[in-house]
Amino acid sequence: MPGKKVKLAFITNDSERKSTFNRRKKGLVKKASELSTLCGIDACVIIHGPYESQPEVWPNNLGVQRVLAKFTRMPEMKQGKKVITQEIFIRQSIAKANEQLKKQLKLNREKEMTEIMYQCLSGRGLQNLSMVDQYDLNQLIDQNLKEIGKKIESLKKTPQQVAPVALKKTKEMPGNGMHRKEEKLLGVDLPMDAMKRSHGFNEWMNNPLYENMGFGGDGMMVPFGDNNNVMWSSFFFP
Amino acid sequence: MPGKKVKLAFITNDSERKSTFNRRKKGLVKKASELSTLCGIDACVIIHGPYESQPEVWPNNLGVQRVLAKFTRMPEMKQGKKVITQEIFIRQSIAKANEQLKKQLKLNREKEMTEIMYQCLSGRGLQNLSMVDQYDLNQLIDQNLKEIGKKIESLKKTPQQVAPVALKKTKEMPGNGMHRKEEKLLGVDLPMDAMKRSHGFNEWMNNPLYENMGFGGDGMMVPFGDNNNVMWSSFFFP
DNA sequence: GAGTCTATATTTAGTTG
DNA sequence: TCAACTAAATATAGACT
Repeated sequence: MPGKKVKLAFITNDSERKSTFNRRKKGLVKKASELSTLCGIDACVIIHGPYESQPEVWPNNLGVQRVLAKFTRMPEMKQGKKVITQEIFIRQSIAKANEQLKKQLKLNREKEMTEIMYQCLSGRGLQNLSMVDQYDLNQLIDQNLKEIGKKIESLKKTPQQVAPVALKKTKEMPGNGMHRKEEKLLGVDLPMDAMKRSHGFNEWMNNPLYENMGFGGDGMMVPFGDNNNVMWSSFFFP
Repeated sequence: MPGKKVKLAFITNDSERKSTFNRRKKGLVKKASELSTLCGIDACVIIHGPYESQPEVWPNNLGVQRVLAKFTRMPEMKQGKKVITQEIFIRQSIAKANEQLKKQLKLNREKEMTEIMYQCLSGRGLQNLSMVDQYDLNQLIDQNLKEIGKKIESLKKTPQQVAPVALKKTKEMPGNGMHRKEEKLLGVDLPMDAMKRSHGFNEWMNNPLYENMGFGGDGMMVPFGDNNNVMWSSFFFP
């Protein structure tokens, strides 16, 4: 799925659907074959597309028959146990997607507040911030200060070590939820340096040194200045 | 398959095999489900691992029964047609792998000759080259000269266009088999420039501008100075 | 159509907690 | 064993031949 992320829905365009079918059929069989080889397992795949009169089959008819024999030989009761497999599968997918959405929203909020923080550092006042934003900003700054404190402590404990080496090791900076790229950024102590210069925000963002921050716009990022996010706040910084 | 490329063979370590089985089982079912959704197709997967008394099944027993019904309903003859599916699959895999090997070997030979060409440009004589190498080198140089001629022609035809723009469009440089990256390199006409300087070979190779050439060593590259490649020659430059 | 190519998306091995 | 993460390997959509 390059270029565009494909929607998981029936492909209406006929030729596109056919080519997708052929490509993915091959992929599916390959996966099945790999699973079988890697784990020494009996498996079979049956695909009945509209392009052939007979279903396609892997690994071959005999193999299918063998697996099917096992399957059909089982008493009805046991077979029944897994009837809801598909529903369970879908429910799990939904749950996972929701989890990821939640994470992404939290990340977005963190990025947004970081952006605002940098704006403040470069001269913008706090007047236009809602109470909620001010609160979250406060949280974020506290978080960062904590990080810095920890780093100072760890540097004190190992003064003979060269700083950059220590900073590369994630394990020495446990972190309280802040994600790694920001930890690294802290390590290089750019923010402090830049703070002194105090120039325009756009110039900050265009600084290649900040690319790590992920400000490039990831699609889900809430646009700056949209202050309708009261509802998110307690959720993100509980 | 991160870190290490996994060999496509039975995993002997028990716990590793089990976890691979579980991971890949999930992946396989996901693929099957996607195929079914995207193409509106009846498909089912049956996997009978040693960890459960009953095979796992997708999408559910009913779906499997339905597909199976179609399958078993077919006359024996038709079923027989695809009996060799697995053999065909493997044969195709082998054929494809051989194709790729052939391509890669050709590419390697081209790279090797290019390397020798640059060595010659920077002062090394032709004395140590075998007849075969000399012949192939000749071929390569002819090829490059042809490319340059074509480029000159195309530039003559569109003198009002800014050169760099024209050079970016692959289509305007059809190329006779030389691969794209080398075409691009020609476009920048570095070789001519560098030829004048005529310094050591290693400095050439370390020049970041040459990174495109793929000299970083791709694993299959024949080491320079190995002249046992008589057998390849007629194969690569027929 | 059946391939090729490339940029991206997805899968997954290994590691850590 | 399971979940989370990361880096690497694969799969594959779309454009082209």
